[in-house]
Amino acid sequence: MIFSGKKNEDSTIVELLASSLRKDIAFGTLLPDQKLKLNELRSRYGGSNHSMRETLRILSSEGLVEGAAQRGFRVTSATEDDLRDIQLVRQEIESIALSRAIALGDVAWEGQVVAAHHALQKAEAAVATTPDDLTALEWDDACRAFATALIAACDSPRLIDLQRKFFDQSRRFRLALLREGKLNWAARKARQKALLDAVLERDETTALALLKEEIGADLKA
Amino acid sequence: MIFSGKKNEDSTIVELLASSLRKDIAFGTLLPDQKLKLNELRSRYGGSNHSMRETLRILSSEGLVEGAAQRGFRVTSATEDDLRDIQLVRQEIESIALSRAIALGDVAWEGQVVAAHHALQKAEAAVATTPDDLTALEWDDACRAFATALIAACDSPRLIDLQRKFFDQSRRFRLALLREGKLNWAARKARQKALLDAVLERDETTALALLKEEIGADLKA
DNA sequence: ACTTTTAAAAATATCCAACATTTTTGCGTA
DNA sequence: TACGCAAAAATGTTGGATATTTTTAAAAGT
Repeated sequence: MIFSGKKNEDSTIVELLASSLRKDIAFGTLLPDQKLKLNELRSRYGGSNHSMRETLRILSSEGLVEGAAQRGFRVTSATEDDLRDIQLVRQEIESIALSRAIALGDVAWEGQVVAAHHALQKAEAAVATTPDDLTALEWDDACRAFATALIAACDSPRLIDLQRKFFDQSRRFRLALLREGKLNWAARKARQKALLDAVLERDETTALALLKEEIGADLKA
Repeated sequence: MIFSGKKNEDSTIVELLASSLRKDIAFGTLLPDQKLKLNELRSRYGGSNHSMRETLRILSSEGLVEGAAQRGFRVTSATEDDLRDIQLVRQEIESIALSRAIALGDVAWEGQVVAAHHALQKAEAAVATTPDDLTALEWDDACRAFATALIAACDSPRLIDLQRKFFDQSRRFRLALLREGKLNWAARKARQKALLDAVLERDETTALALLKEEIGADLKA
């Protein structure tokens, strides 16, 4: 495979801008509640007035920024309440989706899950030793890929979409924990393995409990 | 109250355009899967190409239209699968939110619910006899207001936001049922009353069952 | 006839520059 | 200190222009 890894499909300027802004919000370069003035953003990221506005509309739909009429945009706040809310929604959404996936998934799905788990283990090991930004991003992507694989068989495009959106909203918090060294790698490894096993055994009760714990631990330290 | 009723806060052109398009999608003037060409839209609704693009981005974030890079936008499809998916997500989201509201809500919340139920009864009676477009919209708004009131005390801004989005996505289907005269007004009235009573008595089990039924009936006929 | 190629047309995506309107800011005054 | 007002800044909107991409229709070859 020549073009392995993540597909960098930023075919339009707006998508490119959105990726850049997403990354900077995730890493805290753009701080919570920070006002996002169009001209500042343009001189920093490029793009025309309208491209930037469109970009902000997209990020707004993802919950990363918030806009008010005539008052521009700002980075979505990241208080403890926000964290709790995001965590709650993630737990509920992913629980529903995982239940359905466990009920509906076939062998191909199991394969996906195993593969994603394997990749995640590698990524966790990598970031535990060398926690630079690039590795962190790859690690976060692996987390998402695992979570996505778990629910891939839920047979609901909208649940999958919601999972993606709220995972992205939780990214800031997760990367902050990583930066502060508050992640327990051993516990994570054990939990992820247990979750994988429960899923493969179609043990819904155990799987859901572990999933909720995983999401909680992801965000609360 | 001087400014009673619905607040027509379309302070910007884009919001105005979005409202118009939303309405036409809801009533089927813009059909599912229909290609939305910018110039056609502009000559029909006005606005510059940028305003219209932004409008479409907004509707896209609401799930009413879908956009693909370099390929423009189209009205989100409305197949039976879409209906099932929307229905599923609504049932899950609103169930979670209602559980929480029943656990957390205070007397003020109960008041809201009672008021919304009362308004809904009126609106149902009105639309049952004179089903013109305006009455239909007011009826649909009353439905939404009731559903919103039910979960208002759930203490999760994101759940509330999701409820609104998916309710709006289901609007097309609900208005279609109304147009086709497939709504059972007597059954609806009884169910809504039962739901109200269960909520006021904090009977979670009954309330959740009725809520799911209400959502299902809303969409399936 | 039927696919494939190629050319033309249409539509999307982008930018620039200007202007109207609204919000914010800073300052002077009561 | 609080208030109001004018200046400055920022947002929202428009029109026109252009590059790129997709869609279409026609032409060509098998």
